[in-house]
Amino acid sequence: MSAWEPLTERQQRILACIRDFLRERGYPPTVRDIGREVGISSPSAVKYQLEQLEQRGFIERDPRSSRGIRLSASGARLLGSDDVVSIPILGIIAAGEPIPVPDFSLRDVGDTIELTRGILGDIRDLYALRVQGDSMIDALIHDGDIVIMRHTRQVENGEMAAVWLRDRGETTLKRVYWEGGRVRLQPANPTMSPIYIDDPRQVEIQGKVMMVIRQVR
Amino acid sequence: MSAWEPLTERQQRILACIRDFLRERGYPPTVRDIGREVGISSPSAVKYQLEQLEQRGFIERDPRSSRGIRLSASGARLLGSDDVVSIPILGIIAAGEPIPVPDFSLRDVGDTIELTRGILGDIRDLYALRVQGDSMIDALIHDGDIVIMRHTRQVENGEMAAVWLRDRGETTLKRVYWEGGRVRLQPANPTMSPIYIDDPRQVEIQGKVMMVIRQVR
DNA sequence: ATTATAAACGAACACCTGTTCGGTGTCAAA
DNA sequence: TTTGACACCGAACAGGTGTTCGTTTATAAT
Repeated sequence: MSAWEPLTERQQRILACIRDFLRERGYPPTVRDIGREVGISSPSAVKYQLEQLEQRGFIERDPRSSRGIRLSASGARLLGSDDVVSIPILGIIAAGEPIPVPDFSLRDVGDTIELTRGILGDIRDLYALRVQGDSMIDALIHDGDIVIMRHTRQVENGEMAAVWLRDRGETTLKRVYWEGGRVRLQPANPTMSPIYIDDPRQVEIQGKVMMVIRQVR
Repeated sequence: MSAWEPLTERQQRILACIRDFLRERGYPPTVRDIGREVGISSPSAVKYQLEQLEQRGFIERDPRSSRGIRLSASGARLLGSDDVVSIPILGIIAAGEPIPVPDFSLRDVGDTIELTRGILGDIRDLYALRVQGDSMIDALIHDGDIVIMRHTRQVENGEMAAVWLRDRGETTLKRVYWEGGRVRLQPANPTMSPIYIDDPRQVEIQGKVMMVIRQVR
C-alpha cells in the first residue's frame, strides 16, 4: 500500500480515535484503547496499522514509549486538528518609525501570541507587531491590531510589505510593484490611489505582511 | 499550602516541564521523566508534587493511567499554553443581505476555523463569516477577511455589531450607540462620520463583532 | 485449485509506569 | 528540646504497555 492510496476505513477510524482521545483526555490512547474503540482484539494488529499510518506520514511514534504516538502535521491537517505556534511580539509598528529587527537566535522571548498553525501556513521567520496610531488606515489596519510579519528584505511583485521610506522617515504597509526604474505602492483600501517612488533606493523592505488580527473591544 | 499561596520554584518548573514535553513529544511526561528534568530522584516525590498541583487546580490526573496528566484550563492559561477551539464558518457577510442565523444545536458542522482560546476569550456562541465584497471598507474590513461573531440580539452602547438596516436592506458593521429615541452607528474608520437612524425599529442587531482575521495574499 | 498478500488473531514476554510504604532531613514554632 | 509540616528518599510491588512470534483468515490474481 503506497502513500498515495486512500486510507482504509479502519485507518481513518484509528486516526479519528487518536484525535478524539487526545482532545478528551489530553494524552494519546494505548494500543489496547485503540483496539477497543475500532474493534480490533489483538494489540499486535493495532501495531500493524499504526506502522502503516506512520509509514504514510500521518502519525509519528516513539518506540517502546507508553502512549508514544503523536499526530504529524499532515495527520493533524487531515483531521482538522490544529497545533499551536507561539509567535513573538517584538514591539510596535507606527508610521513614524522603522519596525523592530527580529533576532531569531534569541531563545528567551518576552511577549508572545499563540496561534494555530492552520491559519498561519508556513511559520518560518514569523513575528508579531502591535499597531499604534491611526496612520495605517489606508491599509485597513486599525490602532491596536496585531500584524503578523515574515522577516525578509525582499518581496515579489504584488506582495504586501512593511516599507520604510527613507526620505520621508515613514513606515507604510502596501503592496509593492517594481515597475522599471520606479516603485508603485498600492494601498489595501481599493478606493485609494497608489503612490509612486521614483528612486528605488528610498524603498526599504522591512518584512512581508502575512496576517492581521483585530480583537474588537 | 492553600490554593492562594504562590507556587514554589519547583512546582513552576514541573508545570513548565509538562508544557514543554507536551509540545515537543505530543504526549505528557512520566513521573520519572519529570523527576529527571527537575532534579527529583524519587518517583514518589514527583507524585507528591503532582498531587499538590492537582489540588490547586493547575493539572488534572487520571489515576493508574500511564502519562495520565493534563494541564487544566487555568494551568494552561498560567503557562501561556493555549488550546484550540473550532469555530464554525456559517457563510458570508455582504452588504446587501442579512447574515446567516446560527443554529448551535446542530452537531454536524461543515467548514470550521481553528483558533486558540487565548485570542478569543469567552468562546460562547461564536461563529465565523467570510467577508464578500468591498462594501465594509468603512469598518476597515476587506474582501476575504474572516469575521468572528457572537450570536446576540442586543449589544451594549459602543459595542460593534452586525446591523441589518431594514428599510435599506443592508448589513453594516458599526459601533452602536442608543441615544434617546434614535441610534448612532459609528464606523471603525475614525476619519468617517457616523450615521443616525431615527426609527430604532429599522435597526436589527444580528450579532456582535468579536474579531477580524485577515490572511494576506 | 494454488499462491501471495494484507490484516487480523492470540499467547507470552520484557519492561515501563504509577503507586505504596516506610523512612529521612529541614525548618519554624512552641 | 520537641513537635509538626513539608519535601524529599528508596525499595518494592502491581499492573499497564509495547513488542515479538507464530498462526489464521480473507481476498485477489493466476
